[in-house]
Amino acid sequence: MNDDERLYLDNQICFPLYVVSRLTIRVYTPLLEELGITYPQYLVLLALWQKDEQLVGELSKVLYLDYNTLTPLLKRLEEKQFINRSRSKSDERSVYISLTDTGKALKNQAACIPDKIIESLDKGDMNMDEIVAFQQTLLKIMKTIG
Amino acid sequence: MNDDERLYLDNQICFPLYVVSRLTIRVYTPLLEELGITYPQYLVLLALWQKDEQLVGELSKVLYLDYNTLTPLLKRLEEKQFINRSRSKSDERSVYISLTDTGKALKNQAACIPDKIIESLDKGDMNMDEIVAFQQTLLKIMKTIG
DNA sequence: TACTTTTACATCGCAAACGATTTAATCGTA
DNA sequence: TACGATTAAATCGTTTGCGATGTAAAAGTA
Repeated sequence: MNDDERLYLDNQICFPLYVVSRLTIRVYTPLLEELGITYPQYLVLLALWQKDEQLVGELSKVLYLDYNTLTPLLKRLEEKQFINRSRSKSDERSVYISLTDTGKALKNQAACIPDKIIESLDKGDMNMDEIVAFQQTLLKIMKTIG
Repeated sequence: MNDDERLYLDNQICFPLYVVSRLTIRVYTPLLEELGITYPQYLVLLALWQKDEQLVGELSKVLYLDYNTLTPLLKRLEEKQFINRSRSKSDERSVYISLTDTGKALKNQAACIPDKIIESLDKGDMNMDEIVAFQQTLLKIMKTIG
């Protein structure tokens, strides 16, 4: 590959990564719309369904999102009555995020989403080995640069 | 995997995809800052360095970005004197995007970026086979849902 | 105890993304 | 030629993402 070809769009890894990430979110969006949430909001709820009562800082680490992104996002989830935000009493700097009953109940509605997503992606000729290898590589990169 | 585990963050493919995409952009950002551009602006320039004189609609297809994202982004690149925008005379609806001399010159400064990125990612134990397989899968998904 | 430093979170501003709608030019077709 | 449909691009409003900065509480330290 010469210097010119190295700058071709298709020869970047970052570019298809960026596109596929956005396209995947577009697959989720109509399903999440029925639940009244956005994709990043869904990720926060996934984290909370897995482990309720987390500090903003814990969510920040798990989701690789900074406070300046999380704080307004969490306020929106609070407005929609899916979560509660409350200052810790032992450390007034900390804020605990916990699910409301509505937020907990939403989990049942979300349970069908993974299947629907797999259906959408299943049209391509991806086999299970390829999917697993792909996910492994993603996790490896996450650990390398995360 | 039971219903509960299916909703774990780590068992989603979308999640590491979303994180890795953002983390990768963070690796590019300081390098692009030296050129005075953002990551999506860099992608537009990559497309133009590969083929100058493209319609907004062509860029839209190549980059998988809609007009509502591209139009303001292109205006910013125009303000920075990297591109020109001009209405087609044969079809007054169309807008041609072309590189200025400054925009063309920027390509030389950008030539070193791919190497620097590979350096940054090279810390992980990724071999060439894995990288190629990863990229192949990305392109396959792009074609499936794109 | 008085001080500096660190930590946890919030605020501000800008640049994407993108759904929904609008505008103006061109095309199809009767 | 008239006129409805299509097309290319732009505009508007909301939500992210993130760098830079601010703020208040807690921890460290002299």
